[in-house]
Amino acid sequence: MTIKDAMNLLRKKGYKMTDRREEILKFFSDEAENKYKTAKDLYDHMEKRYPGISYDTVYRNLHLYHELGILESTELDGEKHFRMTCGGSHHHHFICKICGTTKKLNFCPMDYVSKLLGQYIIDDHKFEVYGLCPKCITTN
Amino acid sequence: MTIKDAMNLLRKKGYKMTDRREEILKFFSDEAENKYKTAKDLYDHMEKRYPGISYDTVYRNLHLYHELGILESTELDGEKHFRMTCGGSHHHHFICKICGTTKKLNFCPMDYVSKLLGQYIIDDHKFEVYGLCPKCITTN
DNA sequence: TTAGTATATCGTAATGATTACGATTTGTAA
DNA sequence: TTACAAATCGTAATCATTACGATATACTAA
Repeated sequence: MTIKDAMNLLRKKGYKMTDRREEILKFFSDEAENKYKTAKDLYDHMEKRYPGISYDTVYRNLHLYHELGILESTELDGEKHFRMTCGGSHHHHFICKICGTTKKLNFCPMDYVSKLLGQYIIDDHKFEVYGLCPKCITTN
Repeated sequence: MTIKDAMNLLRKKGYKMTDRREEILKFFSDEAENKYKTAKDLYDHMEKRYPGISYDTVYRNLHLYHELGILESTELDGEKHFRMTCGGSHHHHFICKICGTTKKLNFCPMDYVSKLLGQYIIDDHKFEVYGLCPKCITTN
C-alpha cells in the first residue's frame, strides 16, 4: 500500500484529507517502512511536527486506517503494533524484537493444517516468527 | 501437567502450598481443562470460594505458575489467557473464540520456515488457529 | 470565493487490565 | 510451639486505550 493508494481510498470513502492524516501515512511508509510500530511511536513522531496533538487523533486514525486495510496490526508484549499493509499473496512475517523490522515469509501453515480441523469453523490464524534481524544482531 | 506434578514442583522449588494455590490448580485442571482463561475468569472463580481475594494474589500466582511452566499463556483480544501446560512433543493449538477450548495441532511451521531465515536469530514463534469448536457451533 | 456543515481535532477524563506496596496473616522448618 | 520468610489483603498506581464535549477545519455547493 502506497501513500497515494491510501489517500485515494480515503477520498473515495468520503474521509477528509488532513495534514495529520497525511503525516501518519508518511510515518508508516518512510520512517517505519516494513516495521511494526506502536501508537506511542507514532504519537512521539507526530508530537514533533504537531505539538499538542491528541492521543484521540492518533488512535482514531490508526483504527480508521486498519479498518480500511491501509494498516495491518499485531499484538506484541501486550501492545498493539501497526505497519503499512503489504500486498501481494497471503503470507506471514518474521518480526525483529528490537526494531520491529519484518521479513516476509512466503509460507502459510494453513495449507497443511486446515484438513486437521474438519468439524471446526476456522475464522482466522496467526503465524509469526520472532527474533533479531541482521542489523540488530550486529548492533546489540 | 497434573495437579500433583504442579504441587510437587512448587514444593521442590521451596514455594509454600496455600489453599488459594491449590484452588487455582483445580480451576485450570477441572473447570477450565484444555481451555484458555483470563485472570478475570480465575478471579471470579476464586471469589466464590474466597470472598475478598486480592487481584494481587491472582496475578502473582498466574505469573509464578507461568514461570515454572505449570501454565502456558497467550494474548487474545488484548488480554492474557492461561491454560495448564500440555506436555508431549512441541505442538500448536486451535483456539475457540467463544469458550477458549483448544485442540492440539501436531504440526509446527518452523519445520518449513527455519531455513528461510539463515541470517536471522530466531528466538520464538507463534502459530494459532482461531474459530469455533464443534460445541460452540451447535449452541450459537 | 465563500458560507454552511459534517467531520476532525483538541484537551482531558474515564476505563480496563495489570502492577505495586505497606500492613497483616499464614505455612513451614526447627 | 515458635520464629520468620513468604503469601495474602486492601488499595493505590500505572499503562494502554477509549470516550466525549468544545472548538477548528476540510470539503461541497452556491
